[in-house]
Amino acid sequence: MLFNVFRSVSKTLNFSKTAKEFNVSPSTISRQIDKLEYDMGLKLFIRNTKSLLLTPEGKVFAKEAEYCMGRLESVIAQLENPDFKLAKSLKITTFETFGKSHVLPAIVKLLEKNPVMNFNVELDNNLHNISQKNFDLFIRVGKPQDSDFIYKKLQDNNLGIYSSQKYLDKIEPLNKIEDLEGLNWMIVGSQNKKTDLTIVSRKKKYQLKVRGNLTSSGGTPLLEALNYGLGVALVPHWLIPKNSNIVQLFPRSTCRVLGQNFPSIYALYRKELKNDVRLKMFFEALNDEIFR
Amino acid sequence: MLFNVFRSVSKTLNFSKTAKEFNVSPSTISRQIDKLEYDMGLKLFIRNTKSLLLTPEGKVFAKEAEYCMGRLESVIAQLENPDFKLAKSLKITTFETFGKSHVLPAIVKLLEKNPVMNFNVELDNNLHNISQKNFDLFIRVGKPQDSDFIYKKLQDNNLGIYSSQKYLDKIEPLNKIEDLEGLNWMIVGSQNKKTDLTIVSRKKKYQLKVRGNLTSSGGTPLLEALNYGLGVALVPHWLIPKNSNIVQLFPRSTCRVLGQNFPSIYALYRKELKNDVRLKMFFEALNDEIFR
DNA sequence: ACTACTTTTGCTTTACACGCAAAACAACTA
DNA sequence: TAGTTGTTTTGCGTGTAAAGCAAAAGTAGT
Repeated sequence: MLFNVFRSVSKTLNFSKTAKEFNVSPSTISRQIDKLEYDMGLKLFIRNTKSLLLTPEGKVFAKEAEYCMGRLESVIAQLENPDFKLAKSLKITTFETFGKSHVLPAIVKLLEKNPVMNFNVELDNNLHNISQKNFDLFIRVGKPQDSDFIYKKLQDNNLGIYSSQKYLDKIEPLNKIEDLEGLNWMIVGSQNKKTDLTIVSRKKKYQLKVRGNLTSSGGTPLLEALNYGLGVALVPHWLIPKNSNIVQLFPRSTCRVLGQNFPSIYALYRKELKNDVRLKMFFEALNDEIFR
Repeated sequence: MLFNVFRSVSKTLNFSKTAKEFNVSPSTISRQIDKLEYDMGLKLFIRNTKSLLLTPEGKVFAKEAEYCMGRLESVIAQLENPDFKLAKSLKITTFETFGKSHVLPAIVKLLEKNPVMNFNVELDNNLHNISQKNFDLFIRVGKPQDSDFIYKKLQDNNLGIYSSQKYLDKIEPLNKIEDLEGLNWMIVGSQNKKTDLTIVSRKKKYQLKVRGNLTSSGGTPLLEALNYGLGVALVPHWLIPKNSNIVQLFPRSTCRVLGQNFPSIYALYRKELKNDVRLKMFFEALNDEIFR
């Protein structure tokens, strides 16, 4: 095809070489370039019998053509290759909360649109030694160090203070940040002593010592408890379902827990899957879910 | 061309309509799709005489083809269009420091590679009423509100504390952040009274009151003064040239000036230039400069 | 001026992409 | 069941656009 011979010529800068590549005669290439230039109404090459170089327009177009044709090529290659066939199951593992709130909805919508696709999803909060596990995609908290994998940031993991209306009705009205100190706090982690919170609101910084009667390393118990109106919780924004009756308190403030990190959420996959169509489609669907 | 008829068919889902679009007979289209499917070794459509729909692979490929062909098309259109000709001068205005440190180097490199291109650059620190000015691209501090323009964030404008070795040799060694308070500070802005700095280092927050004998709304005077070893300055990181003898003090801290904002640096251009090849090339070169 | 490597051109041949027209097909009507 | 209407498909003949070949022409080096 025309674009492809242009692509080749723009790299080899030699009609004869390209001719061999396409198993045709050099004259054919010469005439194909003629035609392309005629069709586009542009000079793409400065040619004489001894040298061949791209015009500025040619350079620009070569870059575009290289990118676009390469992309198409790799998609075609994948659609042809049984290993990447759309219908081949894509194995995904994720921690439970994010799986339930984002991954599964994304997959469901993808499957609705493309019934031929196929997923295998495992929800697992305690995954270790991922390099030995047979999954195509791992979704974890924190940037990995394992260099066998490509990683891609999916989502920030910033915290907010949340509570359901139910609980708010039970307690005194909250006017200032200090009022938070007396409440029943549900905390991510496993500590049972008092917890130090740092809350920054409108450039002022508050150090709160809070206590509560429920902790968990996973988000679901806290979410449940929030729904039941058991107290307030410091949880990632993404954990809270849209249209729930859980509201954020002091939404203009930012919060941290002393001695605890909440790194972003990352997706990990092996280098071989870099251009995998199924993966690409999944990420798109997931993004829709995240920015919905 | 083959991909383009596929593109059309995948949208119309009707051979006859596509045939009209390309001024050929329906049978031709039918055979072209045959050929495409044969070449690719894939079924792209589920066809019978009364209905036509994409296979899952067809859907995936349609999306890719739509994107890639569209991109190529728009580049070709531009290279053909005299209004966008590469050689047509691209008029850029930027404030002085960023112009000198990033824009000009980017342009120089671009012109070396593409001598046919042409730029007009104005360095101007006090540009107002941009919508009436005849420029293709404006580079400004702060997000614009003018909806006639597309804007694109170029670079953060975070601050660091800098000084040259020359000055450091003159003063007592700096051990803790409080030591900064006695130094000669050169500040962005026009205030001559004492300035309130907020410095956050390793989660601790310091409020410093500092004074000095040089202020400027532009960065160049401060940079000069830094080079001469006149004092320390709170300036954006990008202002400091690579390989200069100016070093950052307390590099792990973040700084703010009370009552002053340092919004990011943005590029603005009219909607008409959205896909302009020259602009695209310029942004690429500028990015290379920024992340060098 | 000769060599070695191109690209270009002229010429011949062929294949293949085209349109036409008929046929097949699917869905709807009566 | 047959007729109508909108397709797509198929068979076939045609013309033209593309291929190769071989000679020519261009460029550079020795």
